[in-house]
Amino acid sequence: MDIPSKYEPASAENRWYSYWMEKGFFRSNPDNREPYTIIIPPPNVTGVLHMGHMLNNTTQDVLIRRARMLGFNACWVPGTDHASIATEAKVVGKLRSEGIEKKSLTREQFIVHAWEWTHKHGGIILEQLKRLGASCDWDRTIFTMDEPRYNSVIKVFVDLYNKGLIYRGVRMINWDPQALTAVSDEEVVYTEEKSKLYYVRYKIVGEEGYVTVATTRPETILGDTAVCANPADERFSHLKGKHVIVPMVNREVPFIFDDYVDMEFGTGCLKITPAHDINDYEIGLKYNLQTIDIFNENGTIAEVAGLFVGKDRFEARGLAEEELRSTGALVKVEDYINKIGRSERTHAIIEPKLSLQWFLKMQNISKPALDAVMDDTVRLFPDKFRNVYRHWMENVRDWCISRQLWWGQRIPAWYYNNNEFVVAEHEEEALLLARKASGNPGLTLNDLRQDEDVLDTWFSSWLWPLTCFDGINNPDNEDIKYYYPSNVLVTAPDILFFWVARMIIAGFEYRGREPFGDVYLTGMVRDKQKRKMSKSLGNSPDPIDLIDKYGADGVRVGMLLCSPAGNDLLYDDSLPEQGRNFANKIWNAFRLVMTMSRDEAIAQPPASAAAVAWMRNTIDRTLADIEDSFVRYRISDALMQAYKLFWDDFSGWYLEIIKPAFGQPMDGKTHSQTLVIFEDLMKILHPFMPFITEEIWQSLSERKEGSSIMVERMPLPAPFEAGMLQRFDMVREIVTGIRAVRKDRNIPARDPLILCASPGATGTEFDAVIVRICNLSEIRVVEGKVEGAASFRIQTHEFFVPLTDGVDHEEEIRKLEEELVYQEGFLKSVLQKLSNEKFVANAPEKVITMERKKEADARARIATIKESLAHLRK
RNA sequence: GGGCGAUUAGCUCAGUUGGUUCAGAGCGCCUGCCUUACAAGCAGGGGGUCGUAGGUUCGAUUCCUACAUCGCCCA
Repeated sequence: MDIPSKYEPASAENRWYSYWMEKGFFRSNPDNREPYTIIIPPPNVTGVLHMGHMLNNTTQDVLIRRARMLGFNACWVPGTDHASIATEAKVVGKLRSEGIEKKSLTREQFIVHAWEWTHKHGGIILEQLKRLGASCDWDRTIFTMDEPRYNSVIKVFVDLYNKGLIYRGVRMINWDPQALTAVSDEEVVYTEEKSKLYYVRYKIVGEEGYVTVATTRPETILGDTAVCANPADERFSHLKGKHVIVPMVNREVPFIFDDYVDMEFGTGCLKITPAHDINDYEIGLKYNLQTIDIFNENGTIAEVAGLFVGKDRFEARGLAEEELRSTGALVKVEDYINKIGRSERTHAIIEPKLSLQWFLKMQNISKPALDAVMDDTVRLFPDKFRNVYRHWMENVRDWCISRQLWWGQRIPAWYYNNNEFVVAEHEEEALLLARKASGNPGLTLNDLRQDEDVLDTWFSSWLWPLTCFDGINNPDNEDIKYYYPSNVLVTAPDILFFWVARMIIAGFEYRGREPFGDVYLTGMVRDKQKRKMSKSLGNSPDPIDLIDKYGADGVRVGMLLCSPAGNDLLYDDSLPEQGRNFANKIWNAFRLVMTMSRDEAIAQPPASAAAVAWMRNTIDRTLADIEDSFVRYRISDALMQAYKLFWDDFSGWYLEIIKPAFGQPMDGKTHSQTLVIFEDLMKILHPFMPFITEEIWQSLSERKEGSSIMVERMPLPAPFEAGMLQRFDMVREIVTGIRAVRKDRNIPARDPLILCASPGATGTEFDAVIVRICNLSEIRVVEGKVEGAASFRIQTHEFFVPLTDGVDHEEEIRKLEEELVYQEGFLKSVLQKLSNEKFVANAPEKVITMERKKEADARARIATIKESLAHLRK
């Protein structure tokens, strides 16, 4: 058989992925097996695959492939998210580049463009996931805006409205003047920016003198309806009941007092602009102040402001400064650093704005979701997020669910008469309701006007675990009954609240139970300097390039190896490189096993028999470790355990032991047993490295048409003989000792040596292994010292390797003295403990016994070393 | 400003009820090897007073307190 010495992933990956698809191995339908379900966190249709997706989806694929091999009916549902704001921004941008303004289009025309865009770009990520090996049930692919999902969202909106949980209200919202939409708190990014603090004086009515206020936004003075100080602030107590004149507009407003004002900040005197600051708004409500909204939706100054009408808000700031200076109202300007909120999407500075929006009451509906995490019905991994989750859920605020966009589920509210409205799933139904509500049976569809806004994207994705099985429209269908709740959600911690928590809420509201049992939170992929991977920084590699370079298996291993749950992963090319190297290691082990000639007539050598037994035990023990790691979602640990099992145990020790001498064939029994072991190792590695393991598994023996490792059974942990593993650990140390002797003296591996061992040190089934690995002619059990021999000690045993040229006595003595110093130091520390009465009195029996054994062993070792020294010095 | 979490080898991280020769892993680094599966490899090696200062204890990387530094969330 001719096998290249380097593994070439590309052809194998294409071949096997097509094969899996063709055979329908990814498909899942309800049957009598136990289900294991994962719902994909839907990537945005605007996106292309990035490193975060790679990590996230590799993790999901590992879990789903493992579950499939464990005999579960594994179902991984893929899909995409319509991402209102991002997609609408993309489509607007694309249209603009073609010379088309959104304003010139009707809603219907715009939606056609958005769908076109979605059809063109929306599937890109899912196609890319196939390169990664993702074993999603592609026949189940869904989209948050497809018909069943759209209808589900509308149905839920109507239902929640009828339950009294959705209301319409004036609220201070985050307004993006560029995108012309409200954005959620989560979509506003606050950073410290340089700005200025303006000190402006307001004339006091009815007396000489002024009060000075400090503000970062002098243009909002146009909307001032009060000036406020802290009631405890004596500097202003004389102003009780007075009024002041707002500069520029010369409006007379009251001087009021409220605890909210920080006496230390600025002048201790605050201007109140209820329309443009959340705190001012609250104060406005409290003192019944007038609210003057001086901005248009696009951030320009409105008519009502009276000055600078039509100017942009930042231009107006400059104009206001000028105006204030020229009228003498500006006292001074200081440099100042404050936190500015910007839209995550458009980067425009967010304007707090009073607006009529739709809200979902969160207080009661979220209660079961809080309890579910607190009582471990839903388990978070790592569990440090439980605290964060609780804090958020206990302070949950109403959810603003409307967005001033066109791309999304349109709010199913219809207005009639003077802004009275009804909420219904369909226009026809709305008409009936409106007729009834208005008492006017003459109303027609023409009298109804549907709300222009759409729903927040999260208002569709919070239903994802339900709608992916059409559980809202058809709550009793077979799929939802079988697959819900899913087993695990794999996502990033930054969307714990506005997605994960809300899904749990919806799950309880519409299914009476949690949408998933476990939530595995992956870290965030960053670059080596700990910067978030981002397009603008250009620090994110293209995952597809990486797959081309290192192979999908290599990239998967690279992503997983260094990503403990919840911790950020600092990406570096060395990670997939390590994965690729591992794939190559596997490949070459495969090459060795397959190119070996085999002779049925040869009896199995004792070393090989022992190695097979040891390897089987090692596999069984590692399987238990891996199982434990998976149970705790320590996936990088599980991979590392499998990695070491293959590389260190199997390749480093097992294969070296059973490998026949050059040119010699292998006995049939060992070869067969090795193939079985190899097959088990491939299965263990398959969830991590699906392609190479399939490629090799298919060649290890004749396979039936239509078979695949991905639907084979995973080896299960079995009882193992711990004693044998310990005996082999001793063997490893002996081998290392002999290798050191060879190395120190430059003795080539081809020259046979003799090993002399103290009684009890050898004499196990592994003697033959030592002979084989170290090229010994003999193992001799000796009492006492051996002349002209190098020596080393393991535990309480002493070993000698007689050397034809004798030994350098001085050098031996030096080494022994070094060991003696260490051992005596160790003994001293043990004795210190044992001579401490309190230790002996208080420490548990087990610990004391251990210490006594340490003492005895140390004494024995010291005696041995001293004897050797005496012997050498003779 | 409020809350949560962290600090262990050059880097990224384990360390499971405080006690085995317990200070570990991977990568990187250093040394020696083109040994007939694999140089994408093999054999070895160095490297940390476990953030600082106290406290509890016979015993602290582990528990407590304060401080320092960093990160995340919320306002």
